[in-house]
Amino acid sequence: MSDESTSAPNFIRTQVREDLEAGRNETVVTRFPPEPNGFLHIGHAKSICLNFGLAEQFGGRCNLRFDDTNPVSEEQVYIDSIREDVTWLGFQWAGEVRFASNYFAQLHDWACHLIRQGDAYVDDLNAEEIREYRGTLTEPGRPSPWRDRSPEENLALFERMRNGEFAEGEKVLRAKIDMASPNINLRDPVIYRIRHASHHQSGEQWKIYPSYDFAHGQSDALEGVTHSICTLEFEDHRPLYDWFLEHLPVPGRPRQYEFARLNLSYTVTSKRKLRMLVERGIVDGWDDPRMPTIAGLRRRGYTPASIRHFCDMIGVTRADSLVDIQMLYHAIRSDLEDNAPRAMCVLKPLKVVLTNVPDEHEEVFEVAGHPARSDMGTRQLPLTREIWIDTDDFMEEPPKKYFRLAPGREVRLRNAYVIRCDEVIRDAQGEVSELHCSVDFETLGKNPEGRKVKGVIHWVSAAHAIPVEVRNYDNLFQVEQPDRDRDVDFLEHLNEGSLEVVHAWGEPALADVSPESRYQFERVGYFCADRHDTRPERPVFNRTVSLKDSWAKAQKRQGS
RNA sequence: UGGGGUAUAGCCAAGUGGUAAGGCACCGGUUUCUGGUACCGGUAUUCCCAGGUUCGAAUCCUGGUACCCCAGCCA
Repeated sequence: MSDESTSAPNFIRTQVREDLEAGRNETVVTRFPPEPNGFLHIGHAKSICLNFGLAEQFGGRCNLRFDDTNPVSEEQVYIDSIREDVTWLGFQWAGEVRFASNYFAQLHDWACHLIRQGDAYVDDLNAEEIREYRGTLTEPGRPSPWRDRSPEENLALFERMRNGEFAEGEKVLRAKIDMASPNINLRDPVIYRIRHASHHQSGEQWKIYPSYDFAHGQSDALEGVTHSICTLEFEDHRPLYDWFLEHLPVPGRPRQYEFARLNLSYTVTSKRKLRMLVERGIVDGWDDPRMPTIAGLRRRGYTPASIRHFCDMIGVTRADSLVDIQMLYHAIRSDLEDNAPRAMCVLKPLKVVLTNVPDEHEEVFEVAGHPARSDMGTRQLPLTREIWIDTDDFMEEPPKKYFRLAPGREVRLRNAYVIRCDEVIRDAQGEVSELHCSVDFETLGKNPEGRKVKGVIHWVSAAHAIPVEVRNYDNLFQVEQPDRDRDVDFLEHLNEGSLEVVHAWGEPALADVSPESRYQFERVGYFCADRHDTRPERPVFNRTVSLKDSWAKAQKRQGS
């Protein structure tokens, strides 16, 4: 990583450091273990940064392991997208990609081991019966009538399960722990179930699949993972995680640590809900720029560094929280402020005729690509008699402190001259259709004599402007916590105005942008050429985030 | 009502017995050919509440309160 890992301390980092210093571990090994049943989102980025970050900081390693124990919900496309997203974020996993399914044979052996020890049994109860026998949060469960089968019988039955002799749901293998445990996860958890399904990695090889609990810790142990980091909802599973490691001849002793998952205001971070948005066509796919997926953020224009910076800012704790989306905006603005070249683009065009510029006049300015970075070079900016300015930069009856254009007032055309508005032209409906202005040719690179012109506006030569499709994105939801209320569907909170497409006029330098290149459209915001839809001469720009606008804020404050 | 967790500013979050870091947001100001950026300054007598221990408590003790997670053959 190129960024200076200032990385604030957090309890997991502290734990790792202590373990290393105390000699409990020689090196740190972590893993990022997604299930390939959806695209990665910003919450996963937090986990990725944590796991890979730890390995990086302490000179250890981090595996990418797909937790693929449930073939019915997983697909190859998700594996591909996840690999791409992790790589794009700037991380490199140790060695080859791993799969829990790589360990199915070993896991099966260990299941047999448990049976032989008398620690697991085949249960004939169906799903509903198992639920009934499990008891409730306040009442203990009861043992299954099949709980005391002999190891021999269990082994034989389990073998037949494996051979596909039973229907799905007919039998399961359960760990024999404690049906009266106050921790429900310890009430004889199901560790193998029958699935007559084809698996994206192992094909038709297996008819039985291990549960998450039976696969995860052992996979960690097999990979030599030292610190197995997951989210808080798995905390109650830790005793089970430990139980398997203690009852099986595993080659390692990983420890599980839990942290709070990320909640971001104005978004949902649940794969289930994100999938719903995709499947119902509410968004354009998993990588729609409004999605909080890594792929969506990428398409929106976020940089890997900005996402890493964001993860750094929010910290890692065990407290539930709701992070203000402004933090994300800040992360990308601060990156692009330094690294995005500047351009001018008029989103809501208003024609201006410069009356003292001759028809055939064409003057080309060479202007900086970035105000503070000479390494970004320069661009050619032509000026002609007719130009486009933004509708918002003109007001017939300006409020006090408005220092853009108004009848009789002056303003500077960015990188060019100061102009004065002499006349307002109207169309048949009485709407302002164009402005007649005159140029003060004494103001190039210097302030006019005897008066100060405070306003600076962006503009584009009408004769040279290139058509640009601009997609202005806003939050997908209009409330801070769309899924806060259990009784109200989160889809009720959709923001109907989350996408506004506008046909803008861009300066000539924008004609041949490459997909995914990012610009600051001066005075407007940061934009990224859409990686799918941008064509030569026909750029399509996604608004990543607007520039801060203290004028708009002040106006709003006054208005309301 | 069982078990497991968490409470520090509007939002994140340091802090681990010695007198409340930092970031975001917000409010002022300076600079500015982006109402952007940068820079300067302001914003918790107080750490969920109530008692207690101590010269001294956000940190220790006791008792409360609020919120989150768990009853998939999902992960």
